[in-house]
Amino acid sequence: MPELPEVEVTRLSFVERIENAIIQKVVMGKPLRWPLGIDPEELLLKTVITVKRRGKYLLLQLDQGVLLLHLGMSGSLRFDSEQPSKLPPLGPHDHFQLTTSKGILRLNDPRRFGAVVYANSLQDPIAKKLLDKLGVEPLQDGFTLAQFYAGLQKRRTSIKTALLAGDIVVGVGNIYASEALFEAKIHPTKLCCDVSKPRVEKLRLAIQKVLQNALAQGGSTLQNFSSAEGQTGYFQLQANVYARQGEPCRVCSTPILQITQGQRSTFYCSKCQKK
DNA sequence: AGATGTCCCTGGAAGC
DNA sequence: TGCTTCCAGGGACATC
Repeated sequence: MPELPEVEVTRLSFVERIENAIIQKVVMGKPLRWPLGIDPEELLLKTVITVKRRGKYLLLQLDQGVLLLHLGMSGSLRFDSEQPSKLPPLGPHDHFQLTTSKGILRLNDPRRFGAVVYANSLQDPIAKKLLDKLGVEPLQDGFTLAQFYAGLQKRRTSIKTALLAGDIVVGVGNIYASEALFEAKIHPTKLCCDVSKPRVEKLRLAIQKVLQNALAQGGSTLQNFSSAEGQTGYFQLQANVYARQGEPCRVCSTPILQITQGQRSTFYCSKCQKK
């Protein structure tokens, strides 16, 4: 499932190739998460200036307006510079396609948790509603110990749940939340406001390390697709705890445990990770 | 207002 | 083998 590293690698896979492309045709498939029915006419003849990312959203900045894309949990984007005639026909899970002067952008999403939303600008209420509540970017300078600690202090929920919520720090999904907590040796059910400042710092560094590793792996994945058609797939991360319930901890051999927090699975080592 | 629960969707795995 | 059931996940929304 695409978390921040996957989304960023997807962005890198086509941002340079799509810049200055003019939108010539828009095809909509089945409705996605928010059936807002973007008006295809609205996109025609607009130019893609660049592609940015905010949290797990990709933002296609147009010469007028912005297209927000979310990959949900099963979505993938592909930008093909090939001739349209050389592309496979649209499949049942291709829900959105932009034909441009520089290639074709397709969103494939079997489970349809993804989203395509058009906003006149980032000040548009629909864009603000989706983006304004998002927390700080974990791989940028703004992710400081001071603000991270302050954010956690304001809550009374488990540290795992707080990480997932995305309003303190973005981009840490269910996999990397478990992995980062293992890395920082923090028990997932510990109340976030009770984590000491030094341990919050460990967690901050762990989040960055885990995401950077995934990003580096994704980067190499990308390079292997030398034609760079953007089909990145998902990273085969060497998980320390995620989905390893019952298997020995790679550090101490204690069997990894699985619990449920907020209807999500959490994996941890009861010996390595302390309350 | 903050915390928690529910729901959306469908492929794949597990169970019978 | 072929059916049914369950599970995974991000995040909006409802409810406590």
